[in-house]
Amino acid sequence: MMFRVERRDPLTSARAGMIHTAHGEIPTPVFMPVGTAGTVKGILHRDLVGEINAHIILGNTYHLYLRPGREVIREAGGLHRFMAWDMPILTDSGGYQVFSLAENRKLTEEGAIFRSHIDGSKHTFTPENVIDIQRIIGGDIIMAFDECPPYPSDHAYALKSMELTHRWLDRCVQHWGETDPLYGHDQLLFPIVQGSVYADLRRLSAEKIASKEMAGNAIGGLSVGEPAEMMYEMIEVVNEILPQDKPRYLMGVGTPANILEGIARGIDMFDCVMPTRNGRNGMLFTREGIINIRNQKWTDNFTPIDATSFSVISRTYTKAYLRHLIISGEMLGAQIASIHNLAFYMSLVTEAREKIIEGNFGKWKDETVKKLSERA
RNA sequence: GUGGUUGUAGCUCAGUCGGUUAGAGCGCCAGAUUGUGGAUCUGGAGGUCGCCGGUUCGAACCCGGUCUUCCACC
Repeated sequence: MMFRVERRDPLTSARAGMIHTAHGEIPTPVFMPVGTAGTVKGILHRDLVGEINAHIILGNTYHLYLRPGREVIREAGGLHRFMAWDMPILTDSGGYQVFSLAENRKLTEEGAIFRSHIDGSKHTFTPENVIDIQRIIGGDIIMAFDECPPYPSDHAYALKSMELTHRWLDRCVQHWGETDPLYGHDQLLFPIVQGSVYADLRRLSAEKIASKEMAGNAIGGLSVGEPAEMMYEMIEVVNEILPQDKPRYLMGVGTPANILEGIARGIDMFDCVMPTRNGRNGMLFTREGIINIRNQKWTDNFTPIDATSFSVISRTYTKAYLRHLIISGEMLGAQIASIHNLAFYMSLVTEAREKIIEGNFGKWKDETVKKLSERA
């Protein structure tokens, strides 16, 4: 069994569970640091483990396919060995990057034709070759190839896009079933619910995704600009249909408040660039709210970034020092901010898990969300 | 000392024939950011146009004086 639900919250749809992979166990709810190009930017593996308490990280098919490319990763023996990370890895399929990064992308029934953002070279992703690439990368969890429609999309386009994603899913599942892992460990395929912000489409898509009976399921196409309430509503609609006994992964989300609201609605897995990318640019997440460390008011604040953090980094360096580093464009500033934010995200989902197990999640969530959204 | 040159936002500089409320980039002060291009976007503050006087309906712009920057020559 790949996933076990250990405890359900009495008042919300939150649950605490455990995902089992070939590279280790993942307690849920979990936040997965994004390591796009085979690195969580600026962070040593020992800090991912020791300071941040990460259980799984992401890699990205689009980026790794373009650089260093399939040959190098295969020769290295897969991404785990290439990057010397022996804990779980999830790879995104590249569907989102084709939508968000690549130029001149063109969608056809066969797949997506796009130009590299690096050198303009032309490439094609299909459901089949995206599975092949993810076999080469060797992630423990791999994602189906989907189209992430922009927000807003009208109902007609959202329907058409969803149906294409569904046909691509059939091909992904078939190809995944017909191919073998390259490095001797299982690779679980997660399909992705689409349907934009339309409840009828989300229901159809959730049923389609559930029918594949994969080990876990993902919800995509959210947090692309729609109001948060709309996102929460879509999560509720979808999670009524997705099976209870399998992990649910909400892709690309989100703010700390988004994550707690997602957990309350039955989400188990999250990833987001926000703690790292926004951290590099001076946005810090704390229990007292959001800090823009670039703001003048932190110039002479010599208190720790987060005195209560389990991360030594967050307890050691002061806000004034971090502000100086970030404003000066020093590498260390990006590192410290990233470690702090990721440690904060992990502490948040870890505490959520504890509250669920205690049976106190609902009340704690409401109190915590309020504070998280404020500005410190 | 003589001749030339320069002076406009914190910095580097535009500024038409003399014509409405003098602009840009960077910096500064804020805001945004959601399956990562160490990114991008949005807004704001900031001016005695070196100074004094003159010409003109009107001067950053023309004239005189003065200070200043840099260059060349003595």
